[in-house]
Amino acid sequence: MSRWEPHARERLEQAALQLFTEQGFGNTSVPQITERAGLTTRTFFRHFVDKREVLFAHEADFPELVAALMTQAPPSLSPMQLIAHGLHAVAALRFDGHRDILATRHHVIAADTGLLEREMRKYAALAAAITDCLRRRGTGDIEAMLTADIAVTVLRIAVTQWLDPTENRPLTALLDQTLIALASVTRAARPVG
Amino acid sequence: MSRWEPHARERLEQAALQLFTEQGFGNTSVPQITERAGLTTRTFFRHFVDKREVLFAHEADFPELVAALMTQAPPSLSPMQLIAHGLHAVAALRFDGHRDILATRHHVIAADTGLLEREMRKYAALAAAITDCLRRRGTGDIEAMLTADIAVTVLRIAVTQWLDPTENRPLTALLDQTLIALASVTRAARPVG
DNA sequence: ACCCGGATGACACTGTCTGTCATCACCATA
DNA sequence: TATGGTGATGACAGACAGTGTCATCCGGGT
Repeated sequence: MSRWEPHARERLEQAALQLFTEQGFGNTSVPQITERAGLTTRTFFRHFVDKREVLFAHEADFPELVAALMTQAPPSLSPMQLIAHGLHAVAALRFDGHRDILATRHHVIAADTGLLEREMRKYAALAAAITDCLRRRGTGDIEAMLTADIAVTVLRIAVTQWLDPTENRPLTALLDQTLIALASVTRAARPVG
Repeated sequence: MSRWEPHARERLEQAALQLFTEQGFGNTSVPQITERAGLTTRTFFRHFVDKREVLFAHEADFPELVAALMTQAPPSLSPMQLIAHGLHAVAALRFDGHRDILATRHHVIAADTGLLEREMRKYAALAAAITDCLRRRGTGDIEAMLTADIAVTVLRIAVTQWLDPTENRPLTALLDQTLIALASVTRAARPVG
């Protein structure tokens, strides 16, 4: 329920993304963003805890979404089967159809180390949610953490490829390709004898 | 070659870690640190690009170290065998014998989201170095990235356990345990049929 | 005795983020 | 229509992070 001009938050997000692409994240100040959005600096920090967060607001519910998907999956699936299914579900729900905007965003993030750090934190939060769900299904602690981290890594690698301008395959295909590579690489995983 | 009182950098690191443990990272200002070290604020930022970076300076050469270890390893090892060997080597060179200081540092980092972000960036840099070495050995792009990320994840999980006050096993044993869990979890990795 | 280079001090300045209070719009109710 | 409550916004002051710039100091070499 916004007052004055509606959609203050969305206006801030749009203005920020525009300015970041035009002149870079580091060269854009919060006053610049709020001026373009017709708001004040103080209001920006009421909507986003910091300047970086404006680029990640749209995926704030990712962990909850993943938790919901994993909870309603059949309990017979092994951890790796579960995450393979989950990755395809997430791809369909949140990536397919948004390649352009995601590529723009990805480009902005890749150009700033601070934004890369924040992105890693988001991935870590996602891994934590997956770990939690796996534990609730009875998976052991270490196995749950490993599986969750691997799931996030697979997603990250596949999405990065998917956003490459020279890449035309659908995200689903790239996820499968990455999962196959994972299987081949981990075949010889053994402690040092 | 330092002037005035020697070891300015080390004094700053010590003062920072002390203050962070006493009152937390967020409640400690850079002027506080430099006052305890007998230096000025400006000098702090000549030694560390960031307030956060003062906690990570001691491991700045980690990527180079890992690269050196991987380069001199026998070329016959598979990627996963290579990282298993590398993890044990790093454990012996940089972790064994420093559990107390590392636990203190770990505690400080775990209490601040900004420091956690920075730690993730350090892990990402390590993974990038490993990826690079693997590629140079002929490993495919995706396999190299996957293996590198998994190596870092295994290290992180094992170290976190190792720093638990109730844990008494050596890091080597915890690394092996994690690698065994990895083998069991990834046994069923397959794309969705 | 002189000079040179690197490290430090001093100072000003921009930008991020926070605390606080006043103000305004919308809504419910009388 | 009037009135009061609720929540978002504006306005302002301020702490702190981080940077640019110039002066100063130290040690070493000639």
